[in-house]
Amino acid sequence: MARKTPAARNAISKEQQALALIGTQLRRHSTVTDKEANALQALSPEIKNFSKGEDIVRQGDKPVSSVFILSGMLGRYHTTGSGSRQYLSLHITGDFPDLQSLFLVEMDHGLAALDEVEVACLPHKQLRKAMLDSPALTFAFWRETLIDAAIFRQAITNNGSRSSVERLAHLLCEQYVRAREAEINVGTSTGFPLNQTQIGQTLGMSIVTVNRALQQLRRKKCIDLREGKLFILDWKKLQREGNFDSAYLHTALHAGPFHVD
Amino acid sequence: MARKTPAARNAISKEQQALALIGTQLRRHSTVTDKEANALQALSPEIKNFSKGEDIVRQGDKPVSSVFILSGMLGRYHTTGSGSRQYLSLHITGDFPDLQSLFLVEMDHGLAALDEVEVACLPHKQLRKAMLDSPALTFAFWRETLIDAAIFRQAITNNGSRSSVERLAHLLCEQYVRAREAEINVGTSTGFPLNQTQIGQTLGMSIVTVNRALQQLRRKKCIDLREGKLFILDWKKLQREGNFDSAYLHTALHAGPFHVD
DNA sequence: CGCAGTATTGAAATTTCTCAAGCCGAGTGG
DNA sequence: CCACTCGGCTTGAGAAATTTCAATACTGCG
Repeated sequence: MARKTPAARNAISKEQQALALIGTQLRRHSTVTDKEANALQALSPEIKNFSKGEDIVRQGDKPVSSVFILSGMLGRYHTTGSGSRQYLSLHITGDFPDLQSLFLVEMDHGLAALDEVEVACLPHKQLRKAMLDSPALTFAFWRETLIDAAIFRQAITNNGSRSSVERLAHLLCEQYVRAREAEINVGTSTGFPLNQTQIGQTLGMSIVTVNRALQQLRRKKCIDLREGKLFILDWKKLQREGNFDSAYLHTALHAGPFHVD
Repeated sequence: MARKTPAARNAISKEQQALALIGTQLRRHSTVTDKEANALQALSPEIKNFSKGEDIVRQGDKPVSSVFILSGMLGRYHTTGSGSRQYLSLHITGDFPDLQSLFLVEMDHGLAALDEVEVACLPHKQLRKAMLDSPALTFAFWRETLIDAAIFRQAITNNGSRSSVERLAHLLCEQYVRAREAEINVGTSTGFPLNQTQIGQTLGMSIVTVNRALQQLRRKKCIDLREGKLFILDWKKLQREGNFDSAYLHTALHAGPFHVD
């Protein structure tokens, strides 16, 4: 081969890229000074790849590291008594989908790749060390988990008190806003690799109902969904259909970045 | 009256009691050394009472303090586009139902008293100061919000993929286990002040469905619910009915207390 | 006593689920 | 090149769960 040890060279550069991306992500809402940046630089993440459908962590596991998503989509899920799956949240580039395992030793849910995924694994030990060095970093990570919780809350309301079309529209709104925030959207489209069965497992609806709800949104020219991509055709109408108000995402658009005193 | 200035005397003692209770609560799962205890002692909580139905905080508010529950029950809720209410979580003695407002400036949900309630208000400024003094305290508070999130996740699954009877049984299981953990149960019963309408707003079910689900659980001699109290008649059967596994509550029963390195 | 809030019951209307079948495009092997 | 399979999408129709509407009790309280 012409190139020598491309794997090793890429690995190093990818780790640095990962740390930089973490900084960028935290900076969206929190103060990241030189001190915090240095604390981050002390981390030695391990880059891992997972293919569609693979589990990153399983319910009952006791992980010793948390992942940060570099690309692709991950989903947290419960497995119910009857063996069916309920997705709890969908995660994209820039998310920390299992940061809670830092303090909740045993996983109460699983984490699966919904697409080809690249993550940076951050050892808990290093994360704790970094956070002890920098309270601002602690607060920034904490805040990540709090936004997570706000998204969970919205999912409760979505599954609990909205009709099938509203639910679907709301989910798609959320995905698009989050993709924009993470700057992985392509114009008015973004990647959305779930099939209709998985959408149903996210929204607590049967595949048939998902299909019919999708058709309504398509017929109304709100969205299109094909080839693993979500296309927003009429954002305002879609928001109305889903009763969507992005305040709960606590993005910079709604409140200026948070600063520690 | 025989007693002089009982309000003033009680206020002081209640504040101390509140701080002691916070310590007890955190000790259930985290290390609270003298250092943390001292950091807590530096707080000057304000005791407040709310009566049934009152709002403690409203969606859109920007609170400058967080509450700690001394007695009674609080509920977090969303108000949907159509004006109806969706309860997100129920909180009891020893909970911090709006700790997230420390870092998420604007409330994305409301907090209402579901009963006569006594809370200790903890100013954010003081909390931040205490946490800067003690990383272990920070981690303990963080962990509180993470368990919150685990409960939210379970509610997603509950609202998304369980039948009406399962949902109700699961909710009651959760309430009872949490009451036991907080040591506010009375034998196999605990306070549960929600009426059937409110249970419906928690589980995303109509009041009629709640009523019928309740009757099933009563007929099966799993529980009784009257006078604002929940009576557990057959715990194992109730757990089975609700597919309930308490692992997600991350109580000491499931994993030893968490200790910072 | 009468009121207000809550619980209960019946029955029709509606939504959603389940079951079943057919379609379509991509990939495979003969 | 074509038949075949597989996964995913779509459609129809009956079954089931849940909601809605409406009426009736019950209970504590002024």
